[in-house]
Amino acid sequence: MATVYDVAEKAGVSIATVSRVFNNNTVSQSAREKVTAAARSLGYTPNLAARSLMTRRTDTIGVVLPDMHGEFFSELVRGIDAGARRLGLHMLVSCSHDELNEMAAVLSAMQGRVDGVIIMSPLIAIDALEPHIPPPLPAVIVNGSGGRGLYPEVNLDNRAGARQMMAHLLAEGRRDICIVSGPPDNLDAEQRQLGCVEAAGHSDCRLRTLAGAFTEASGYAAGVELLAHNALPDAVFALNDAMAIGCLCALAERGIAVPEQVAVAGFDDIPLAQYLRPSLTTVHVPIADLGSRSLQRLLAILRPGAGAATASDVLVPELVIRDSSRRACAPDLR
Amino acid sequence: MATVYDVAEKAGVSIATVSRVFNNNTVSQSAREKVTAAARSLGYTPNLAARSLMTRRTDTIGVVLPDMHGEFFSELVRGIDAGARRLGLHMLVSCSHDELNEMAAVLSAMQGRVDGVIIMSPLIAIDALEPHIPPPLPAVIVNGSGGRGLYPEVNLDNRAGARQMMAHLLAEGRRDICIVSGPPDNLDAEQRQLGCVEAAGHSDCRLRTLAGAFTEASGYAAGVELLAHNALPDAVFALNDAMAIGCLCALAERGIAVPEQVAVAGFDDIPLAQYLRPSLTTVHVPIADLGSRSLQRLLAILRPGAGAATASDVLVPELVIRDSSRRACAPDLR
DNA sequence: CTTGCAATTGTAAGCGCTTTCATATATCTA
DNA sequence: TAGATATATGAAAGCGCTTACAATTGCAAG
Repeated sequence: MATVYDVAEKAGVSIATVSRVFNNNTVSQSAREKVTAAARSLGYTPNLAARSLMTRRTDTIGVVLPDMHGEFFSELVRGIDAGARRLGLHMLVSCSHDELNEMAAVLSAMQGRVDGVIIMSPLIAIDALEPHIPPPLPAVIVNGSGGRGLYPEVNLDNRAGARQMMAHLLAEGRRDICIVSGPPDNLDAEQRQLGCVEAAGHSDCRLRTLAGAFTEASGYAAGVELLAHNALPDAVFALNDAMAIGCLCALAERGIAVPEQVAVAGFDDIPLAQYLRPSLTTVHVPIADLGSRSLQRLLAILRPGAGAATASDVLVPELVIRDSSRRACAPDLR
Repeated sequence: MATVYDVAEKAGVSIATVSRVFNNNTVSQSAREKVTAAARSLGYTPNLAARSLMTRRTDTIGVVLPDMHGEFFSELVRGIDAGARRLGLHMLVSCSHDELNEMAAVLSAMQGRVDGVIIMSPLIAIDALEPHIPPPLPAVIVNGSGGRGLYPEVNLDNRAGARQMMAHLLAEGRRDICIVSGPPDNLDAEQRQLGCVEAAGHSDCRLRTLAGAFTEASGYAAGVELLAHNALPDAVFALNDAMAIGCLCALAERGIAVPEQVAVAGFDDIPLAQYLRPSLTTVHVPIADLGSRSLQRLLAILRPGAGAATASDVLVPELVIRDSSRRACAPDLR
């Protein structure tokens, strides 16, 4: 590989000038041209390790995810990537399987490879995690909660979303509602459930809960369970779309009419939701926004002053009413 | 940040010894303990930029994706990540929007940040891409084709998958088959289509094609189009699952019975496919395997000798027959 | 009590780059 | 034209690390 020395020699200038050309510093037009030509002919690319060593910047941000399954994470990463590349930043992605040790390992390995990290960890309580974030590493936490305020957080208002959905179901006259919950200790799931309970508290409806795990299979199992006991509710609110889909499948197999006999609702609004039959009523979560917002927050730390201050760090999801919950089921002609 | 000098001083040894401790070189037990203790108390972590500068390794591999939508890419990344972390490698992810300039930019920016790259580019023909891969950068191409053999390729046998599906539809007695194609110039789409044509050539069936774009919306549009012309085929083979879902939706809205009137089949076997009503017949693509296989190939270049030679680089997909294509539609009890 | 060899450790030379500081040249003002 | 100012360049000092090479030590063999 060619170095600044090679380029400098070929261009007949000093290495300082070569460096300046590659850092957009003040250089005469003629020198710039000579250097550019020499660099091209030698196929020179600055060695980024050497550069980082001097500048103490890597122009890379780390993204720590709990997992890599499903559309949620690809959307999140997409949101981050979009912003990052506009700023010339790279993205180092790792997943931690939501395990504390592994997360600590990932974070310490990122130390020195990134300028900052975006951490998502729905399962691990943030206050347990915080001690494992290397102190000098700027971090932003997405969709976690319960931190001690050491790190900025970007959250989704899961509770408000759940409340909205409950209000909708109640408004449709549903009074016997079954929630299919998320995995234990999952913060999103907890918040959503809390929202449900809150909303139900103000009404005269009956609320039951069936255990789920945010997977299609667990939603299917919940649907089967529901049918086995011969006590069908008039609405099922699965706390994410994947489970709602599994549940719809179980109900359809047994010939239960949705929404006539039972309303079904999900949470997330994955792209598919509108293409199901019946189309799925759900809560729209702006996942990519969650990603780009957390990047903004991180940048506000990394480049103080440069960042447009974001108004809020709580994104409010939006109710999307479709056929699976409507009393009068109008055909969706799109 | 603490450096080797600080640790060396505190431990009462030379910096070389500190370095040796962190590189598992020959050091006496007592020295190792002193250094470890000093490092811990100072919170020392080796500066990776400085290390890279010496070793010319980054322990990071780059992943260049065309896009970040949908489950396909998250699965692929998951497959790569799983292998990478086992080997202590990191993953730098970027997406190129399948645009040649952007891909070239991404690749040159990765230069020096990674030890090698895995490139996926279904739209851009590899021979157009190859000149943009910086020569010293080891690369593996996933699911591309048409390269000049400069880089190892890991491919999916899309054609074989499509042929299998066609054979199945023909065996079920379908004779008027409509293909919903993928986006123009997409290599996967082209190969799948080719497989269809090949299979149809050996039979007496009628084959038509409707343009699609690998999205639910385009599948839906194709379904609408089909119904508008009042000439329903007896089978629709959408070249990916997303389109099959859109198409199922359009057919269901108009009250067309699947599979009784029309069989519907997809390609990819996304996790949801089995939870649709009717469950979707499709071609199973081992996406994560594609990722881990390409990582193996890359490692074979990076660490010659260390890699277990993989037998083949063509993965053959597998037909998954479900309700949406069965003549006699048995309930799927799972 | 030497000598030879292996096992440890230290010294010092960079890896390729950015950046401060000093120097040289061009430009402008009075 | 002298002096002041702005502009462009170069010399050289590291950034924190790894690693060849030299130096030291301990110990078994002669």
